[in-house]
Amino acid sequence: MKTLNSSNQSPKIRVRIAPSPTGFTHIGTLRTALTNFLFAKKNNGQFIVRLEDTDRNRFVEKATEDLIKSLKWAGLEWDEGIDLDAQDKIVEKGNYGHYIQSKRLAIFRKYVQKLIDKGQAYYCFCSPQRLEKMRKEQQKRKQAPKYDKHCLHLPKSEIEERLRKKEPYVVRLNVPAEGTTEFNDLIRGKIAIENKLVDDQILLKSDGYPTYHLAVVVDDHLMKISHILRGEEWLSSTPKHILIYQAFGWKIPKFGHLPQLLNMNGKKLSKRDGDVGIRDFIKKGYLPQAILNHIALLGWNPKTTQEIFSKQELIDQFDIKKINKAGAKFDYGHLDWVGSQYLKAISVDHLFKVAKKYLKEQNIIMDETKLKKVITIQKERISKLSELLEDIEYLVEEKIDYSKDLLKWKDMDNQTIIKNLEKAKETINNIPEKEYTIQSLENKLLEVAKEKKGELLWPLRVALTGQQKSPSPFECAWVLGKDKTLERIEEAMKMVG
RNA sequence: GGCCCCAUCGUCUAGUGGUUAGGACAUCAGGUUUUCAUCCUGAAAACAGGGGUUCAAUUCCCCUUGGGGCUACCA
Repeated sequence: MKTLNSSNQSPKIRVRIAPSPTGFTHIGTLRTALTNFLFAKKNNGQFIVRLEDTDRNRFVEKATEDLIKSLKWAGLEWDEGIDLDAQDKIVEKGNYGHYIQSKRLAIFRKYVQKLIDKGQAYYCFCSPQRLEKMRKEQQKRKQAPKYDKHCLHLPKSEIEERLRKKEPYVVRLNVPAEGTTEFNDLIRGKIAIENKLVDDQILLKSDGYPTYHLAVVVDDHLMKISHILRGEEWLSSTPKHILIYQAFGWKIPKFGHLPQLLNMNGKKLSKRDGDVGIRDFIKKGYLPQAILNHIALLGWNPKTTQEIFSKQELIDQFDIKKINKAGAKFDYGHLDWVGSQYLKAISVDHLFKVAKKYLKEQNIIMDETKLKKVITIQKERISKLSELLEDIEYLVEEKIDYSKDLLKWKDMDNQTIIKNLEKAKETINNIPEKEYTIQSLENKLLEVAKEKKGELLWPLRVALTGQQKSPSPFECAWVLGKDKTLERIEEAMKMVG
């Protein structure tokens, strides 16, 4: 049985990200993933996650797990590719596998052979020393360093002899000396590079692994990738890739090169700039949606004044034509603002669940009732979960320590301080346990304070917190609970008296 | 060095052949508040430079400058 495609159906949109497992997942990788995800969702296409693990020297064992967990944390679902099972073992899903390039070595060899047979690629036995010397001389002559096609002209018999003797070799693409390779970038428009400037790049390394250039083309073709949305750093190697497509006689996908993420100095965002790993952002306790929101706006803009977007809004409003060309600096201050907007908007119950998980991961143990109360007052004041318990130790710890001078509001005398603390104590004591809420504390205390709010509320707040700055005394009294609140007021009175 | 890409407030950006060049973050000032944060109001802040094209260029073209990327048996 055969299923026929209806003829007017446009080819399925398929995009992918193809990271290399060389370290912890970078925020730039997430941004590329987000763009591909949005493009796929918007166009009813498929999003694939493939692993480009062809560099054995830089391979990092844990990187793949980190990648998958990062994407999942961010809420970017994908249709095919690598995944993790319940035991965190790497598995694959989809009909175009393997999605791990090191498991596809035989495929790459087969296609390299095709190119050799067609005369589009050739064996090269040159030593690294010869190559280095050659490049140095070319640079001295101010030429673009590139392979001189020395081995292209080796007689067939010599090649066979050297292969038989198991001499190390690589396979290079035979790039035409004439002509220009052009393509129409989805974001940048027409890009053209003269072929004479393109190196006879290596397709197959001497260790039998393909280079990125070969693997990416073969896999994108075999996996029917329709659009390649990747970082700007690939722009100048795109002609190489197109030349490979042409050597095979394959259909060339559409390319779009995203602007880079930069640090505040305009350089490529790197570890030295602070937190650039997804795990760093997770550890700081940013909500995933806040991160997505922030990076979505780096190099893309809906052309409206909207600043906060749900994932669905991002999908609905995404338009590749609205992606900018210039690199975008990653501003942590803006991220924090976005983060605070999300925390304000989220419900206490929802945040409670998130925070519970977060604190557990940070090995922080806290009473759940208290945590819920802390969340209630802190969610309006913070931008990320790491700030949840910052500067409010006095609400959690048993004892507080402060100088009694702090209890004094403006030029109050000791007697008035004691009198007002007594008033506050009485008022709070008269609130029944079940009515002990922020609102009723505020109502009752303000009623008692009358005009001179500061004289009642400042000493009370200091009595409860021992701090110059803190949330309101109503909130603090509520979090502390009635008993603890009364106890701290009494202690303050003792200090003054 | 060669090649490629890019260029509006400090940052992310909107914008148009004729605009008081708009918004947001950050900054500063005022207000609200017991304090801090929030919130409200306001201020300061940009078309890199030089040539063209045009009645008119921030906008179109060229050059310069500046920035970034690539130039590996790394991706």
